[in-house]
Parts: sequence; structure tokens; C-alpha cells
Amino acid sequence: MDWVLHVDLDQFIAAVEIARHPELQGEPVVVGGKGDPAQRGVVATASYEARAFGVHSGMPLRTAQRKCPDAIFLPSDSPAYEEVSERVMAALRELPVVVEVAGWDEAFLGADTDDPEGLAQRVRDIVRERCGLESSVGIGDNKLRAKTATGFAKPGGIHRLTQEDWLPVMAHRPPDALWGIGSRTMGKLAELGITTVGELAAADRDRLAARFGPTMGPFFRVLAHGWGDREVTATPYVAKSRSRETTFQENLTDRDAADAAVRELARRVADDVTAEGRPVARVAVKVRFAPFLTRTRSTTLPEPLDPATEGERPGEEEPRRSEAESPEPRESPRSPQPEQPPGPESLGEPEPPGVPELRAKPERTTVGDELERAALAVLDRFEFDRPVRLLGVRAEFVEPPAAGREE
DNA sequence: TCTGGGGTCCTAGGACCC
DNA sequence: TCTGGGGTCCTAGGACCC
Repeated sequence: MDWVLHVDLDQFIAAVEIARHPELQGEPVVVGGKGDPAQRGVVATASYEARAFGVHSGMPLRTAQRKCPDAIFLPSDSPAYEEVSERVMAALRELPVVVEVAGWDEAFLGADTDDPEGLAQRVRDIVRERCGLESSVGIGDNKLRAKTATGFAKPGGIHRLTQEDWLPVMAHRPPDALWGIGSRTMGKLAELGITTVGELAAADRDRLAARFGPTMGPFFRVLAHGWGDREVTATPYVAKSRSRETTFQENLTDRDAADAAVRELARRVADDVTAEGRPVARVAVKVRFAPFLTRTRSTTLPEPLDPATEGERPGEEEPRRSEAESPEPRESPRSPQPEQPPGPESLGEPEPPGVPELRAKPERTTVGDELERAALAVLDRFEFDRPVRLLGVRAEFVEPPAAGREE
């Protein structure tokens, strides 16, 4: 019979740190930000010893230190976690299962077995043997139930949750016990008199649709019943966007500093998208003003920005379907352009009068140049009437062509 | 509880077109 | 000239997850 298993590594980030600093075993360890509780930052993961003091993910480091003054604070080192994560996923692929990665520290496994508990134990064993990490495994008849079961399995256990026991186990719990319902939605549900999963399961569809929209409303009811997708796929995940953002230790009050920060962020995003080699369709800028007001502005580029057609391209082939193209010179890589016009008039301006037909196409620039220019133009559309706490730049990729179509 | 960083998906209003 | 209705694209914001 087909089962869905959900594996989740126990206190993953803290566990990786403890594995490479064995003397921390048994200590309250808090990983997050720059590892300095005096600075802005939040807890990424706390060890179980630290959790006993009330420290949890998402909590400001400063607060964590107040709750647990003896905690050991470590900076977050994402490349290290990524590497361990890949080893874990590789270990899982040794088993007779389909592996769907669902984050650094979790995966769904699709398996045809008559002994899901036995398989779950093998999962725990192989992750421990190959990577030295403890994990918990949920077993379900779909993804939602498997994922929810993992919560009951932690730490270091195995738990099964299916159609038969879903409502008995879940009905009395608050709606935010459901994967996809958070505190905001729970508050709105309470306004409708719905305070448990059981009440949500029994709620009127139209009433939910009227409050939450035609998709989300009915979906919440479906969640409450534990219904959902059971398909596990090994198809690799393809990102829709790439972004970079920074929270400043001290709020910015200087416009020029904001420009400089956005330039830097745009360059980093450009590096990421260039590495990915996929065209960018939109650019968005995020500004978080003091005290915590987040605003975004975005723009669709006049035409997609494609790293594959810039710069160092070896002249292997002419651009495909280059019909009656304008006499755009297919130039060789150029040295960086001397200066950028500083003005914001770079985007979508009409031709200045007097410049006829044969307008010299702007010199081919790098993805970094273009992303930077677009991000600065978007930044210009904000009103800077208060200090800036965070800046971010995001690039959205052109949607990849529908699978199975060529040409 | 003075709130990181990197993502995803849904909603809603306005513009524009037929 | 006081008005229709639908479809699609663009943009901003909200909510959620790890």
C-alpha cells in the first residue's frame, strides 16, 4: 500500500553546530543572526536545552538571552547547513522511496510498503549512520497528515496519522495547528466563532469563502478535515524568484546610503540570477521603514533581462530566430562602461527630440548594471519620510516554458 | 517579542481592450 | 454620453512556511 512519510531533522541547525563543536553537547545552544545577542537578529534554531527556557525560532536574539542568560550564541552559517542537508537527502535516496525535498531539514518520502513503521525506522537509522543526526518521521495517507504526524513524533520518534484518527486527534486543537493557518487567520476565524479544527471542519463553505475568498476559504475547511495531496515527486524544485535583503544594525536616515545599499543588493541578486542563467521579468524593491512598516514597489522590465545573451558569450552560434533584427552589433565583451547617467530618467523615457531613427542602442551592459539601474529606479518611487530599517531587492524569473513543449 | 532572510501563493483594485 | 460585462495584465499587500 502507498504511504507518505515525512522526515524532519531534530533541531537541525543546532545539531549541525553541536556535531562540529562536540563540547556543546547538552548545553543550551542558540543559533541565529551574527551570533551576537546585542545585535539585531532572530533565533534560527535553539537546542532542546535552550527551548526549556522558552527560547524558540523567530524570537529576537536579545529576548533569547534574557530568557536564557547562559545560552551559547552562534552565528548562522547557511553553507554548512546546506551541505549537511544535501548529505541527508542523498542518504534518503538510498532507500526504496521517492524523495521530495521540502526544505533544508525536511522531506516527503513516497513509498509502497506494508510496514511503514519499519520503513520509518530505517529512515531514522540511515540518517543517523550517514550524517550523525537524529530525526523524526511522520506517517500518513497524504502529505498533510504525514507532516502533521511528525509534530507528534518529535523528538526522535515515529507517529502515524490517517483518516481514521485525524478528527479524534485534531478536532479539539486550535486552527493554527494546521499547516497553512497562522495566527492572523486564526484571529479572523475566531471572529467567526470558529476556535477549533473541529468547528472549522464543520463550518459553512460559503461563509468561509465570503470571508477569505473563493480559494482560501474552502481550502481551510479541506485542511481541517485533513484532506490533501498525496503525490510525492522527485522533480527538482525550480525557483520563481531570487532575492537579497538586509536589516541594518542602525536605521538609515541618509538617502545616498539607501542608494548604495540597493546597488549592492542588486549586484548580489545579479550574481545569483547569472549563476542560474535564467531571464528576469520583474524587479521588486522592499523597504521596511521604522518602526516596522514594510512597503514594496516593483516593475515589469520592458523586456526580459537574459544573462545568457550578455557579456562573455563565446560566439558559438547566432541568436536563434534573428530575422529582420535591427543592426544590433554582436559585440565582443567590453570593458565596463565609463559612467552611468545618475538621473532616474533611464527607464521608459521617450526619445529626446532631434534624435532620429538611428538611435545608438545603449551599450550592452551586464546583468548587474541593468538590475542595478532598474532597482534604483524602483527605489526612487518610495517616499522616504522615515528612517529605513531594511532594504531588499528581488528578481522574478520569466515563467519557464510549460513542460513537454519544444521549440 | 522591538520583530532575519529567503521563499511561495492568494486577493483585490485599476487599466485596458473588446 | 451617465452607461455593460468579461478577460487579462500589472501592481501592492497580506499571510504563511522553513
